[in-house]
Amino acid sequence: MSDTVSVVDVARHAGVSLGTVSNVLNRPDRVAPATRGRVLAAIEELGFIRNEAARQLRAGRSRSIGLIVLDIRNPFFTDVAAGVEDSAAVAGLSVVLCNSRDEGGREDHYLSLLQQQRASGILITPTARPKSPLEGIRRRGMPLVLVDRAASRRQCSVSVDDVVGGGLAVAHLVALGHRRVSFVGGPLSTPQVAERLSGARSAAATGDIPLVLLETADLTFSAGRRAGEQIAGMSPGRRPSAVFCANDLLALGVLQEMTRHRIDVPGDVAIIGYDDIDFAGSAAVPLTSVRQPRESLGSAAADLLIDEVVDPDGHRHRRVVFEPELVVRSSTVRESTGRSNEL
Amino acid sequence: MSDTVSVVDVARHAGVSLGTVSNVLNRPDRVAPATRGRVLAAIEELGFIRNEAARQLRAGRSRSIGLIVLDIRNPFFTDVAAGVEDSAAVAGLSVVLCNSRDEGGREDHYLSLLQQQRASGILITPTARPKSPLEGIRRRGMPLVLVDRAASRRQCSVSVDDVVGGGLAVAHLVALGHRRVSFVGGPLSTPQVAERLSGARSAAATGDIPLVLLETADLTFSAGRRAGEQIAGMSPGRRPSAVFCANDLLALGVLQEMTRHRIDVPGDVAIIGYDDIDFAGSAAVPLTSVRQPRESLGSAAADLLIDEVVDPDGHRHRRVVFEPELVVRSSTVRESTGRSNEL
DNA sequence: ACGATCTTGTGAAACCTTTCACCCGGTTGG
DNA sequence: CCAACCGGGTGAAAGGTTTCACAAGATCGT
Repeated sequence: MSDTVSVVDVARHAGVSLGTVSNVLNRPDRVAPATRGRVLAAIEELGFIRNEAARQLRAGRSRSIGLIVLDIRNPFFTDVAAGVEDSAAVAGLSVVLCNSRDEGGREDHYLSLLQQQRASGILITPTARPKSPLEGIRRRGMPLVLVDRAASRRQCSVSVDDVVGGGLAVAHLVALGHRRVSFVGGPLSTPQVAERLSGARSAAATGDIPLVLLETADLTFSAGRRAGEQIAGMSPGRRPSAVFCANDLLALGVLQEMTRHRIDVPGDVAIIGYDDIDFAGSAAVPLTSVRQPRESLGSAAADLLIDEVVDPDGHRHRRVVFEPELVVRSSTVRESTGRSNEL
Repeated sequence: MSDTVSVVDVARHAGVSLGTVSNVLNRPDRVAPATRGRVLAAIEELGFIRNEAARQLRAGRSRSIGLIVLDIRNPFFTDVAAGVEDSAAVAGLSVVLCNSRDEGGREDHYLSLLQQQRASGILITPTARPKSPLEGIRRRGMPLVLVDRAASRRQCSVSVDDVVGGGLAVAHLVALGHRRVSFVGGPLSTPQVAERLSGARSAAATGDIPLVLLETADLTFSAGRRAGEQIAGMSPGRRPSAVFCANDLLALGVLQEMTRHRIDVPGDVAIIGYDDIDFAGSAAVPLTSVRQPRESLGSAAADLLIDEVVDPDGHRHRRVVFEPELVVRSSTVRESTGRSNEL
């Protein structure tokens, strides 16, 4: 195996100095066409492959950015990741996708890994915890952008206004005449959940109806099913007539339990989700949901990060806040059957 | 900014040689406890962070493996990825997740990227194309394992027997008395699809019924909805009484169109999917599906790869083939309502 | 015709870690 | 008492790329 062929080998083979090879690679215009051709030919013949590690070592930083998400199995985050990747690709950066599973320990691990790799920057939806290591990382000069979470002060962030989103959902239910509405979601320590709840509470107050809280352990299917089971177990008189879930995974879980118990959706119980993942519109009872611009979220975050990476001094921190949008489907209003909102 | 603190700085600060610092990091037992303490303290005080690039350069390879999947938004692949990550973590390797989107160009790009990064190895579900670059990469000595695709000869692979899976699905439908069965999936150039179809055909032949092929452009929701629309448009007499879809995404798409057109599932049309992603069991009409051991697929593949990485010479190539399993739910058999298969 | 300017190309230095041969003082076995 | 050994530590070399000051010719302006 001619395992390790380096620029030196290429240079020798092409009869030039190694500096010239590097120039061919990095500033082709500064090399005479004839020479360039010979070098390129040598590269081809020898099967030379640039050593990224050496480049990084020299450059002092890698050409990749980290993206740490809370749950890679939630389609919301894969969509965000897709947006991030699009923007990163334009800037010639690759994305290292990390799944913290909402565990501080794993988050720390990946954070440390990314620092060791001298990532150009980090995008993160952080887990909720008292003292975050993020502040320290920023102070060391690592560009950092918060995703799906508004930053407090001198920090970039891209988020969607969850208070407004929660308000939209419950206002919709109020407008439909619901008087017994439940909020399903948790844990409340998660800012996104807390804010959606807060928006929901305001809307409920405005509509002069109570809002019953049904807290869950996390934002997964299973949690939704457990909540759904609880709801199904209530007597029809006490049962909420509408449920607002903190995300679509929960909502789909609740929906399934309703169906299983032959509780009509939206007749007996209306359901609203949050995120508007693809599966929401495609559920057999298409789910009304609060849409977040998932991909834009990702690409906007990446753009902000890249801006700081490219020009750390000229960079001004910004907080981008998107507006959520209510997408009404059959799980709250009978007869979105005629046609669907999208293909 | 004390931006770049290296082992040399640590050594000076602790009053030892740089070799000793390295020993503390890599073979702590060879350093006297007192010295070790001082070095550790220096590391702490200076905020030293190992430079992964330099380590890689020295080692000649990186401590990460690449995983190239066809569609990161298909939960099947995120589950596989989760399995890969578990196994990789045990071996102290990190995973670089790449999404080829089933495009040769993107696949090439990531392949080249991983080679530049001197990845320890590559896991890939390749796109179907005449001359794959994979052979060349293997020849250069890069450990490579095929995922969800059986290898031809001297190559490791982990797959699930798709012919058997296709057979299971259609045999189930035949046993239920269906005589008009359609296969929805495509493109047929994709081996997984072709094999599932082949298994389905055998089972249909055994049951002495025809199998109508409805080819799709890809394996997404949208494709499923388009297929569903076609099916819904047929006169009840000509309409298939059962549909076997090449994956769950398609099946969910078909299911949605059936619901939209008020075609009863499974009464008028039974539907069977493939993969058994979480969303299958949790659809409002829970989907009968052919389960693939998604995470095991990933971790088995990673284990095989790691085996080759750790001991390239002692390594024997293996082809692991899992057996798929039929999971019956309400989309083919009324009354899986009483209780669900899993929480 | 001669200095100035351009165009090409050169090769050493720097980036940071790990490894390895080697050193030193002390202990042990014969 | 000497050789062998041992624990603990040293520092140079290697690994591949990029950059940068510099050199050698060629070209140009006057």
